[in-house]
Amino acid sequence: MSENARLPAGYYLINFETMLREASARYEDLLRPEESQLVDQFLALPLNARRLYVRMLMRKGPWFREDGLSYAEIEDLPKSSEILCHQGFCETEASLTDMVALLKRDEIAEGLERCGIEFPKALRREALLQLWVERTSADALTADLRLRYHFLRPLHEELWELVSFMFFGNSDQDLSDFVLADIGRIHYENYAVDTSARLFQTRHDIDFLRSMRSIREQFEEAKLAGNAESMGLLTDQVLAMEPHPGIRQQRRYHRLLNDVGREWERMEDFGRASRCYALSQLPPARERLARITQDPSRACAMAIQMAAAPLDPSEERFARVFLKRQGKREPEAARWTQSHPEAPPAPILRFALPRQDSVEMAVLEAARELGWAGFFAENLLWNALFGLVFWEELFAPVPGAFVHTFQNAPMDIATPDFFTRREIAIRARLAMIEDHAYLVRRVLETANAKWGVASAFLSWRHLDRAMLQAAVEHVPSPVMASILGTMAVNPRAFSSGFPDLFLYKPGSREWALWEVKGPGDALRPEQERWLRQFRRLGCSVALARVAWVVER
DNA sequence: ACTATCGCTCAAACA
DNA sequence: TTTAAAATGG
DNA sequence: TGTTTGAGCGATCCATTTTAAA
Ligand SMILES: [Mn+2]
Ligand SMILES: [Mn+2]
Repeated sequence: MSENARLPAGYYLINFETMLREASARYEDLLRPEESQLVDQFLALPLNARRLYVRMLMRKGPWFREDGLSYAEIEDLPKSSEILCHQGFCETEASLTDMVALLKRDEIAEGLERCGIEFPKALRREALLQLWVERTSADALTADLRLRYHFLRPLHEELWELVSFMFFGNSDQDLSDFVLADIGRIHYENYAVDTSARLFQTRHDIDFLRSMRSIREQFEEAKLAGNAESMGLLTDQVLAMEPHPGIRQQRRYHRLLNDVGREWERMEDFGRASRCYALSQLPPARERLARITQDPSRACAMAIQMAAAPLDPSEERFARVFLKRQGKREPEAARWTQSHPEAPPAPILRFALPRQDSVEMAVLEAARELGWAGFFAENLLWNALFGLVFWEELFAPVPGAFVHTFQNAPMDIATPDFFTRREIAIRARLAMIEDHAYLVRRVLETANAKWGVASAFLSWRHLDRAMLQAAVEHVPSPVMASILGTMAVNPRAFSSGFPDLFLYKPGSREWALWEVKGPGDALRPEQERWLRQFRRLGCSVALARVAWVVER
């Protein structure tokens, strides 16, 4: 579809009802009777009432003033508003707080004048409002505002959130995705949608995820209010939860445990923090647990265990640094450090450069003076190569992988299933790119054919064809196969930490990867991880350390 | 997966 | 009147 | 002095309208 395509009148209602229809068809049995009934009742409302209702749902709200709602395609808005209220889809009795929140600064000033209250002209909205509330009785103010304006608020918003969650499979996308696709802002791949697959088998699958979100919000609220008691109750609730077998549910749960634990750690309640971390199987739970453990020899034992089977590069890094530090006092730690010597991940190149906005661009310029050509590549380049080489595998019609038309990756992209369910195809593709001519063709042709099509691995806006071409021509096939093969096992986890600069010598096979570090910056564990892998593969890698010099 | 993430910067603690 | 942030809507 | 650690920041579709604050 082309940019600036005209949308049909009431497009938002069409989209809303499409979402409603598809979600309730797929998950009919997961809706409660009263929810299904509300859906039917909504669909039976007159067109203008449905339009007005959805217009409000799309806006921030939750309260509106009827005089602030005006749409060319909705005739007789007051009548629609009345129908909505009468049918139980809207309420009108706003609290004083909700009402005054909808008053503009000048309207508050007018109100003060009406009440004969003197005020300095330059007072800000907040101050004016405070003055009005202080000098008027709440009852009088409420009565005055009710008389002067009609307030309106759509009800049952939670139901539509549930429906949207069912439709998209997440709470991050919403109806604006329909619009972005229709006007051509985003082009989604034309994959086959699986109409029978279900992301959720039971209502509990959904409610568990929704409760994770709700508890997180409540905890955050209690934290901001400084309400330690409420935080404690929520924590007990989280700790007592029955584990859910779903992979996604577990990840959300462990994530919540980590964040809650971290907050107790900040508040120096290490007992509560430990209980949270002990239940979590997601980094950095083990690291936090080792850090707050009082007994140093137990902490070292934990670190040694972590080093033996790290869940991610941060665990590996932590264990090494921690054991090295404990080595003075703990003989076990000293023994481990001695038997696990580490080579530096990359040779260091030192630069003294005049200060610039971007330290990476400064080094890129310095490299150009040394005869290099190159790009600020970082994750962008390698993710793009991954997304292009495996384009067909990523969008392959694996059962359940695609459940609606607004996806930039299969649903299982962040799970171990992604690799296992496509292993044969992925291995076949890796074998094919061992042929360097095929690799070059594959990447450049796919880029041309798919330029602009939404993929989680491609930032077309920032991608540079010249960079792709240079990379694909200089990186040897076995290196490419090793890197992309590693990424394929867990594309999300391995999508970051790539070196800043991709460099090459024009007209030669020579190429290099440099990670740039300004003063005070240090290698992050994932960055070290990739540097070591590239180095193991025989690539030229370097750590470019920059010191700023005063230019004179 | 934009109450999420990644990478940079800064400052304090640490060795 | 100007500027910037927030909200809106295609 | 250099390194480690934790916290904080920016940047996301984008053109136009509304609102607040000078
Ligand atoms: Mn970087
Ligand atoms: Mn860097």
